[in-house]
Amino acid sequence: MKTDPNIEDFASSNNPVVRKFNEYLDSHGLRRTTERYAILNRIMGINGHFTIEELQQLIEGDGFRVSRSTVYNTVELLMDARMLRRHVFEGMQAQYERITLPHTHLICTTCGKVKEVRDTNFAAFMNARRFNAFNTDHYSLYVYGTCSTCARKLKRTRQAVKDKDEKNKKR
Amino acid sequence: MKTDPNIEDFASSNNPVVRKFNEYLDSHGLRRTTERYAILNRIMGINGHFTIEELQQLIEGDGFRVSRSTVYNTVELLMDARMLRRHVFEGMQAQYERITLPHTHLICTTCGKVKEVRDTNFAAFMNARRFNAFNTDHYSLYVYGTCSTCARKLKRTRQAVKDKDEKNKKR
DNA sequence: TTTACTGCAAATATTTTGCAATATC
DNA sequence: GATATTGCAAAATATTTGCAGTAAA
Repeated sequence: MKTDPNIEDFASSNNPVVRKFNEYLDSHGLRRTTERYAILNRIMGINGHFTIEELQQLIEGDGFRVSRSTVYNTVELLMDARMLRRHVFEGMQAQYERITLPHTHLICTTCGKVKEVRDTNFAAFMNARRFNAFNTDHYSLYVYGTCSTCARKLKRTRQAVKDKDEKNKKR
Repeated sequence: MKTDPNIEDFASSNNPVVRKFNEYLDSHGLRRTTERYAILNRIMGINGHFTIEELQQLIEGDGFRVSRSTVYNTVELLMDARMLRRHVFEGMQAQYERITLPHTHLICTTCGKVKEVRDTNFAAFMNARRFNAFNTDHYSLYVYGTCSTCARKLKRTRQAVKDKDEKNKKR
């Protein structure tokens, strides 16, 4: 085993996420490797979305070296264990996030930032919703638009163009 | 120009989709090439989702040869013109579809088939919905689950396993 | 005639895979 | 000790790009 006291502590902790992962590994005859816990441990510290690249860099920033293949492999397991979800928003590379309570994703098409918002009305609507000849497992709502920061910047740019036009007209 | 009477007819037709595309091309100083109309023409004949690969094969099935780069390029233009949308459903490759009325996507996680359903209640909900510090442009709702065909198959498989277990027990 | 577009081949980006070394059970 | 897992490098996949020839305006 690659030794790392922090990760060993995490792996043997009573953290419900660790327990869930253990159950998944055990029930599938998979092994409890240090790499898997190091990755899970890092993911637990991330709020929001991350790419594979970012995840690996964070892990290595912790001073733990894992190969790209292992990151992919573990992320795959976590998805299978229903602990992680993969999202591909329009025009962006795949991003992952821990599965928590259902929420809506607001994606700014200008800066690419993704914000999660809870929407109890929508959740209630979906809970009640039944589709013909289809058994729902889970769902994702992606809302694309412009965040307030980008809206402000765009407004400023437009104003600047307008000002310039005005100036040119006067000449 | 690569000549093709069918495509020339289509390009000079009064089809609203053609007109919309023409407007987009003209307003962006882009050229009206036969390839672009051949691709648009083929897309018009597709109901539902398609991949780049499938699209190119359909076009070539029509006896019109286009390069992969041109397919990508034109699809990009059509997305920019808000005539086409790109979707990446969990675990599948990118698929495209014409922009029509808003609808929900039901994705079978077993066979991968995607079905569109109109949902006026949901559409009304989204029309009324405003998000804090966010200006909505458009949205996508992806619902994952099992279609009835796959549900039936799975049920049969489970029954077969059960029968086999029963049989083994009797020995 | 000017320059945008196409097609090709090469480059990139992302993810997957084969395999030898290694760690888990 | 048996075998699942890791890490590496190579392969596969999907998409983008540079460039020379071609076509649209």
